[in-house]
Amino acid sequence: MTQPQPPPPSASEAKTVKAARTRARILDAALALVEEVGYDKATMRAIATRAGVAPSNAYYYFRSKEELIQGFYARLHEEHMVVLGPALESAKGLREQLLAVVDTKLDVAEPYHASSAALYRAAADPKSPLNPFSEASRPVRDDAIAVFTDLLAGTRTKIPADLARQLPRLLWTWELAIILRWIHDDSEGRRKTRFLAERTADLIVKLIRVSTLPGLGPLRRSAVKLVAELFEEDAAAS
Amino acid sequence: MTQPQPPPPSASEAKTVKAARTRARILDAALALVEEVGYDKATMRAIATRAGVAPSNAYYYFRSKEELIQGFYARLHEEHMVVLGPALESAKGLREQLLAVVDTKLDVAEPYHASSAALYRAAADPKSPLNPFSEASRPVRDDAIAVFTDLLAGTRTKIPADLARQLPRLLWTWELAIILRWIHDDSEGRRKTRFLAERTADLIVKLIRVSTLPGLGPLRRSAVKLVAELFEEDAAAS
DNA sequence: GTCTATAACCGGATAGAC
DNA sequence: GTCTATCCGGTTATAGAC
Repeated sequence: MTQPQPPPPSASEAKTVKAARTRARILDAALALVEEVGYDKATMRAIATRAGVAPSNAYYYFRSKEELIQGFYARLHEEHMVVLGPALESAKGLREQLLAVVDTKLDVAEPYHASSAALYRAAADPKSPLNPFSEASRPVRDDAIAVFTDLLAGTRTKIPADLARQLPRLLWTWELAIILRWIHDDSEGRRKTRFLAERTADLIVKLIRVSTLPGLGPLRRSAVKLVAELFEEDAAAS
Repeated sequence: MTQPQPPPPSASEAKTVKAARTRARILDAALALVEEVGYDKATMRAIATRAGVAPSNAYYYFRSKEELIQGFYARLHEEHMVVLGPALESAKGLREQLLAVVDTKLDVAEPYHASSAALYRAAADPKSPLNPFSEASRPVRDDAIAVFTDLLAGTRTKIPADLARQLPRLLWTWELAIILRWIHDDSEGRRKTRFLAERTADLIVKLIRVSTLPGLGPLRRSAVKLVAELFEEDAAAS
């Protein structure tokens, strides 16, 4: 299904090490170039030249330009994790903490805003590894979801157990939606995106509160059940 | 902002008519080819050949391949309107009518499922005229929203006035979401998409009911206000 | 069998002559 | 308004070096 990728640790170590280095060089060149000149101008030829290899060599290690850019997400996510810790510490209450997550995410992503449309275009393809729902994106996705799991574990807000189980994935979907808005947002300081984030964070907290009302139990349960089924269906084969 | 398009009715009629014919020929060829062989294989060269012109001539009339495919939406929408009427007649109740809208939409779109990923990819670009939120998509979008306006006007379900005003656009967004799922859906008979449509239709009807509860007035009002602001912000310049 | 390079294909898009 | 000739960038066939 996949290419050599990180060739399974077998055979002579020497060769493997060399390959891994070449692979890393290409990846570094790709990410640096995208950062400097944007996705479109970061051509495969330019990336290869910068890495000191032939264009087709990049295709030996990566199946497509998109896959080559996959490392992008991981890098963004790492940077996000670094700044998120302190931000969460100083955020009081669920609303503020939710906002801290997406606000820091947007901060970290800001340098790539110009490239984001091109990246999103690629990510829109169901078949692309850049697709946030893809198998290739799973490690980063699971980690991003875990952020919300941890956050909720530490909150004093009361949340029904069935809802609590689905909430991390729902909140991750919320984060995706905010990012989607951000991609389209050309207002100064991404004003519109920040506005959307704040207002929807308010709404989410209110909805969680309301969901504890006894009269709404049936509605909540059927909604939660639907969400659970949808996420599970993704896990199963199509 | 745009190209010659339908060159403003001036100058000698003869030329204008000829241009319009050439334009129509190219458009017809494009849509037919996409239908026959899919978006990717419908190359600009093939489209141009079929229309009996040079490739660059197509670019004289359309700024990009994507723009050339714009007519696609309008055609799909027209077909949808044709089958929707009868379907709505035989649907009893709000839930059934909502489902009738998206079910017929999916039926009409089914022949293009294979092309849909490519089209969606193009549509994902904020700058693309294919983007459903774009100015170019406005006529079809407004018409699709009007479907829900009409549907709601005829329903016996009680809906708070403030919510009723936003609901058509919200439901259109719901329709978009279902289509998005459909694009990614490779299950037999698009089982998963139909499932999602049914369950979310249930949920929508339940939510509308619940929204009339007096205790939930404040929450409903702030949610409705947010939605209204978001849609208005789109109308204004960025 | 692992890695790398040369040369070429293919399709979207553009320049510029007529 | 239409064409011919080309560019340009992603991608691949292929061959050969280590």
